[in-house]
Amino acid sequence: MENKSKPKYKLILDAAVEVIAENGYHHSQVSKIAKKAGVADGTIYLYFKNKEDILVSLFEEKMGQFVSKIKDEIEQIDEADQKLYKLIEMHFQQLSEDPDLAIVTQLELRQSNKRLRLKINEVLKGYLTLMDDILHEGMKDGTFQDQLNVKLVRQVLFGTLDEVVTNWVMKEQRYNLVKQAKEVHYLIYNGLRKHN
Amino acid sequence: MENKSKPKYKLILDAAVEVIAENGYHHSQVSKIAKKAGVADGTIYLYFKNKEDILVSLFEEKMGQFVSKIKDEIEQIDEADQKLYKLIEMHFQQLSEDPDLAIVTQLELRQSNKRLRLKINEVLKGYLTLMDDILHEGMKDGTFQDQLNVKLVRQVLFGTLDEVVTNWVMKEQRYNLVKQAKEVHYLIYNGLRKHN
Amino acid sequence: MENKSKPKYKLILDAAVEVIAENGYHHSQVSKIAKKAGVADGTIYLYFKNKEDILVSLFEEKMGQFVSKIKDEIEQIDEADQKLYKLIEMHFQQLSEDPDLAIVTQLELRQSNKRLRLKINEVLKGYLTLMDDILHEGMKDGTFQDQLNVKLVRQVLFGTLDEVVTNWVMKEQRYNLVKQAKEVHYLIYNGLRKHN
Amino acid sequence: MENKSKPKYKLILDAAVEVIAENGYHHSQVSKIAKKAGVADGTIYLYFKNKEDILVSLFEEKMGQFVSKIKDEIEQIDEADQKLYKLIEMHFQQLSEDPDLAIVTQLELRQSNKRLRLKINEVLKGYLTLMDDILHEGMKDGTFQDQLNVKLVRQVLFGTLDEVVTNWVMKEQRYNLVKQAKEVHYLIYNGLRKHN
DNA sequence: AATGAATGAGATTTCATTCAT
DNA sequence: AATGAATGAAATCTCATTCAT
Repeated sequence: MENKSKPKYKLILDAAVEVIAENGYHHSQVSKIAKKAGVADGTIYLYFKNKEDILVSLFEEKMGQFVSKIKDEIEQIDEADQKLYKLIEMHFQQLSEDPDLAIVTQLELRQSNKRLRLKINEVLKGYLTLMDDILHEGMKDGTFQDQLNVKLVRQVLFGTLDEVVTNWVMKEQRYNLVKQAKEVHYLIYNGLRKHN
Repeated sequence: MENKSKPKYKLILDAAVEVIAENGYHHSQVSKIAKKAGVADGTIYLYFKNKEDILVSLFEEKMGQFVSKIKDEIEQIDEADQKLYKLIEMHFQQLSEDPDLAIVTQLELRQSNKRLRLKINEVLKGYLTLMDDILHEGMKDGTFQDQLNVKLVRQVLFGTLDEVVTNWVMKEQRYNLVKQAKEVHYLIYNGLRKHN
Repeated sequence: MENKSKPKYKLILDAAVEVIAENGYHHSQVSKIAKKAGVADGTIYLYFKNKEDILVSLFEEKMGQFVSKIKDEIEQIDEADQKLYKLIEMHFQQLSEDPDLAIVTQLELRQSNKRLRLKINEVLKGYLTLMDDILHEGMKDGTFQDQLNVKLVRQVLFGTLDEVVTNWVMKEQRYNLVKQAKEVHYLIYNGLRKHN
Repeated sequence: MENKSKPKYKLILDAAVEVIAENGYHHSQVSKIAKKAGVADGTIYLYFKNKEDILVSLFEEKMGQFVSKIKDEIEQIDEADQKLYKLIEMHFQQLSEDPDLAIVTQLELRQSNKRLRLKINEVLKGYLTLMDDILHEGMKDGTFQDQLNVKLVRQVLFGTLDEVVTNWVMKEQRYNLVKQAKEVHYLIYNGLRKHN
């Protein structure tokens, strides 16, 4: 379970994801996380202010990577439409590849209190901005209609992705999520593109 | 606070919505709900099996009315596209009209544990079926493309509505939600209709 | 241990005195007090806001009785000097009669934090006022010198009583405390009376 | 903060007085003392057996100086009565001059547990013996009554001094403590001297 | 049907002390 | 001699639920 080479900070965060995915948010005691990470309970508090801080850090860390990976891929693409597709695909792909993280983000972290959820929203802003950028770009270059309500479209996009992933998690990840990217993209894109 | 004419069952459910909207899910103790309803703590357990049962019943009751009102309106409409519009509009309208309920369904009840959320999903099935019906009808009569993945489209639709309402609640209901129905319908409908 | 006739409030306070005297302030967990009182841990919190509140209430209750008993006796005495003697004697007597309470007030409660000690001082004010009254009376009627610094004399008197009782408690109450009343009174009285 | 010329032992004790006076007994963690002394936490344990040992040593060191200074002055005085006065005055004076130490001895160290307080009493014995000596001397040479209960008188004296200083500390040292020496001496002396 | 006093399980966090370097 | 990262034991309080009246 323990990994001598990793710094304790990482060890604890990884353990937290595992423990929360396995036991659910409300049955994930600090002592369980510590045990899984192979450290003493008190050690947790050398790296995190309190239990909530573990969760916020977890989300910041994982979501930061999540978004920056998508960003990296998208930068190499020219067309807004293709960027949109890539975003959808990678959103599904990354969560597919880390089922524990999917459970934590889609189900367990939502059970947290309002303050924690506000912090989580803060972290999500970077992702939403990325969506906005793609939309603006597509509006500018004529790929999308030029009078889109960006804020609203972003809600459509994010709401769709979130619901699709949540359904997949609730169905215990029994089907291939990534394969749905094409269809989802088609539906969204048709909503945005110009029509004759 | 108390209402002599109402049966205690209703009194307790209404009190629950108020208390949860006001104090948040995690600070809504059974004793608080009892007090607001004007009954003793123990009385709650004559009408509900346990605390979770209050929440499920609350959701069943309110969501049942929510869906049946939409159903009633939609039955009087012929075109699938117009039905879709009506559904979106009424979804927004009903939650606009009951801000406490909006807070409870969009924010507070999500903090509940997995088992409760599964039961809530059970209640939602009636609503999702209604969406399915509209989609099938539109596919049949040629309003929508005839090879839609209904399950997926329903996720797009529900995910979108849910996210748009949640955003409105999180922004403290400061703008007119119903006015967004038209734009949301336009985006979704464009995604579904036939294109030449 | 339990006493069905007594109200729970009293039961808990009495248990607290016993438990603290026996185990010391820092080893007197709420659960120990509850057990000794014959109630559940949670019941404590129906009668007291928190653990500190038990201690403050304990002191208020016991000290209130302590002072009012002394007051009652003193009211029936005419001479300031005899009042002083009675106060000293009863101070010693009452603590002699309740050795557990003596341990708690002289040793254990002093280990509490500053805030609790301030509240304790608040309760003590009634006692100090009683001392002041005796002094003023004696100054007026010529029993004592008429230019005493009352505030200071009160400190001499209280400091003396407190130290004498503490010594007795620390010596494990092995000698007769009440018998020292006469000598203590003699020393103090000589300090206060007029000299030719 | 650190003082290169002082041995670490002294550095740590001085830091302890400062930290306790500033933060109170219960918020004076070993790590805080170490930081203020400019040493590592572990270093503390090269000089002291444990936390309690810091406090006992602190008291021994400071109280040792306290008593020996009083002894030195008193030795140069002939009359028991004047010795008594000097003791009172210097008791007040020394604590006046070191407000941090006054806070620590009068308020903070009292919050310690019974065992530590027994050790503190051990240290105090030297002071009490000094008082006894003065009393015996005065009884012998006719300054004081010759049938005093020395043990008891010593409690009156110490209890008085202690209470007067504590009051001054609790009143945040806002008045001149040393000026009260004369009055206190007068009250005590009158209690002890022969009367015709 | 209604009451409400009583129950008791369960978890976060602190901090004195150690010991490998 | 000195460091400081790591340890792990230990206790308050909440609140859903019961049951005697």
